[in-house]
Amino acid sequence: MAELAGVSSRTVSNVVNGYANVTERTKARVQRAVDELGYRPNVLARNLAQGRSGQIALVVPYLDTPYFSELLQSVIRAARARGYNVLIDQTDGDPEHERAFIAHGSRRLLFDGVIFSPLGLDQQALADHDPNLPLVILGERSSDGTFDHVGIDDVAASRQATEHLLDLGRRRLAAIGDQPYATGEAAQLRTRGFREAHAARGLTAREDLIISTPRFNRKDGAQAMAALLDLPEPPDAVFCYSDLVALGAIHTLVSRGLRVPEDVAVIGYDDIEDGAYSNPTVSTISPDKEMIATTAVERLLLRISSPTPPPALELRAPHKLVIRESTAGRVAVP
Amino acid sequence: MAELAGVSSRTVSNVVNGYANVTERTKARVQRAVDELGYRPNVLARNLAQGRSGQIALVVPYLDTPYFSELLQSVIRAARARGYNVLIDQTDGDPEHERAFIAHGSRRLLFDGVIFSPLGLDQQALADHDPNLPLVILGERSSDGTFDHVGIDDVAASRQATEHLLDLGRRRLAAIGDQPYATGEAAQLRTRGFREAHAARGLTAREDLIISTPRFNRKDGAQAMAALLDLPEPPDAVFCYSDLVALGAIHTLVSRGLRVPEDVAVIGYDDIEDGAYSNPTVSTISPDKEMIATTAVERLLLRISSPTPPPALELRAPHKLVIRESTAGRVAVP
DNA sequence: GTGAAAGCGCTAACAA
DNA sequence: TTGTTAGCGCTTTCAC
Repeated sequence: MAELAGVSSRTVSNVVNGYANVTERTKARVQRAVDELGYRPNVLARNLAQGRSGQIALVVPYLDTPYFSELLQSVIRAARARGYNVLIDQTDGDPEHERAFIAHGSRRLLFDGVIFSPLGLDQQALADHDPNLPLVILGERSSDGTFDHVGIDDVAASRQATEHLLDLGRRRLAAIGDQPYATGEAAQLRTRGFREAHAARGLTAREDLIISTPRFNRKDGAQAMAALLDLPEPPDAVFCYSDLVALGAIHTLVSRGLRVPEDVAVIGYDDIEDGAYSNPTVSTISPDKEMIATTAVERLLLRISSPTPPPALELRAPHKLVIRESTAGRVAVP
Repeated sequence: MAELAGVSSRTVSNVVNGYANVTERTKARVQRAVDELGYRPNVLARNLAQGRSGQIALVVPYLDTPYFSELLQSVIRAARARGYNVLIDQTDGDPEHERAFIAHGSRRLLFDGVIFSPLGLDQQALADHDPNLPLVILGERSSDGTFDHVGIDDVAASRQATEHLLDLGRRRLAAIGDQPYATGEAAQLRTRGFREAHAARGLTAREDLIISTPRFNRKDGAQAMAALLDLPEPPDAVFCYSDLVALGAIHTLVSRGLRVPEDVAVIGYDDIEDGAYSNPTVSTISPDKEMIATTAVERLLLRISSPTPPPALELRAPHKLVIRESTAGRVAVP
């Protein structure tokens, strides 16, 4: 290849990769040859020689969920800034599909590490991953010491959301989104926050108003809200475990002629853009997605480049309560 | 490697790749060795040897735009079903970034082909792509004979949307989303449909009610709508060039105390899920996204596997008009 | 500071 | 049907 037009091969490699020991003169010579021949290093060959792919995988259950697509954006940006491409995949929460990604499979070499938001895999299945695969887990799992975990403090955030509803003077609070089974840890933490907020004020959460949903989407929210309204004593406030659920719930409320928040106050979780423009706009828990994304990427790359695995960390990104119309009511417009 | 535990190497390759000529007996022997050693073929080496990566790239301007994330989902599914991984990237509409993807660059070998939704590149810049790169363009560009193009008939769809507003008896129609410059072809086609619908009924589109926006998002929609309402004679109906724009516009209308659709009817474009749950729900043009995605993937893989480039095709996916509350009003609920 | 040569682990042309 | 062997194009150890 290019060394025909000048020197040798080791040198070309050095120049292209910007290594130290090259004379200005040789460097120029190589550069000229490169330009002349329109030479482009072959990534595939480089990957094989280096035993790395320069790619990381981002594996999430659903890509059309705004929370994930907003996160995805930041992950791509962060990875690219560090010279990595992002390979993405959606699992639909299917346990087999999820397992395939973290197991020692044939695709293993395709990515140097994985950022993974599990849904169908419980804690135990998660622990059974390829020990050589650098792994960062997103969401509400706790680390078992073999991977890093990045998330927000779900219990605290949920308590905060619930307290906000109680502060409004509401007393018949419902919660939509519980998932009382092994893979529903995320949901269970939120339910815990919901209960704790009540307990902290000497109140008791009404267990019959805690509704389970298989997913956190609009449809589930709409259906759960309908079920709540059919109760003899419907709630006067609802804590939804995602903004999508909240939007679905509001949809049901409005179409039944109820006013939000006058009749029923609603608060969501995730702070997706929809919630800032919907009618009414949706109060929510806003996790710092940018920080989650960059932290996850940074930890993963550290894991990738470390000869010995770094200690497993539990990383907490900050969150805040954002109050909008669905709890505060519409602000008068001139 | 594995042949130690049985036979040779060529054979292993054959077995692993499921080629024809292998005796059952040898196959079994190899299989046993593979299992025993936990052997996994090295993708990187295979890629180099085959000169292909088994990956396709999907390049879109924004990933947090529901239209793209919904599309992305279908693309991933279609590609995976055919044994391909999807590498994705977001360009933010930056011309340089976009150019880098279709030019003959060092990342070229990383993907075997590209599905590309351009935004910052005009027709001419698009034509200047690596001729060896299999390419499928999404959106409203016309092919120059070197790539396939998949989209819907934008002029017809826009005419249909506009006619729907005229059918409601509205006569002061506005349009939000025009982009009267080289890279705004998509928008211009919609504007053309808007005008044609008027002309077909002997009416004339009001040019002062055609508003340009840099992007197709909620914020732009909200601002444009505000500008329209500040006019001495505001419109009684609005055709928005995306559902996000429509949601933004509705946000402004509602917060100014106007009723949708009684005071102003609104129709969008794309049929994203938000529009089916918003308040009011949003009438829209619904492109067949699943078909767009699978068609794009199929054509791209055909292009990748063809020794001689197949003829460039203009592929039109179907669309339909979906009428919801933002034009039809709320349907009474018992 | 630069050159030569040995892999990286697979595929595929060519033989047998 | 199966074995041998020559690359794929780069990185990198080891001399010079």
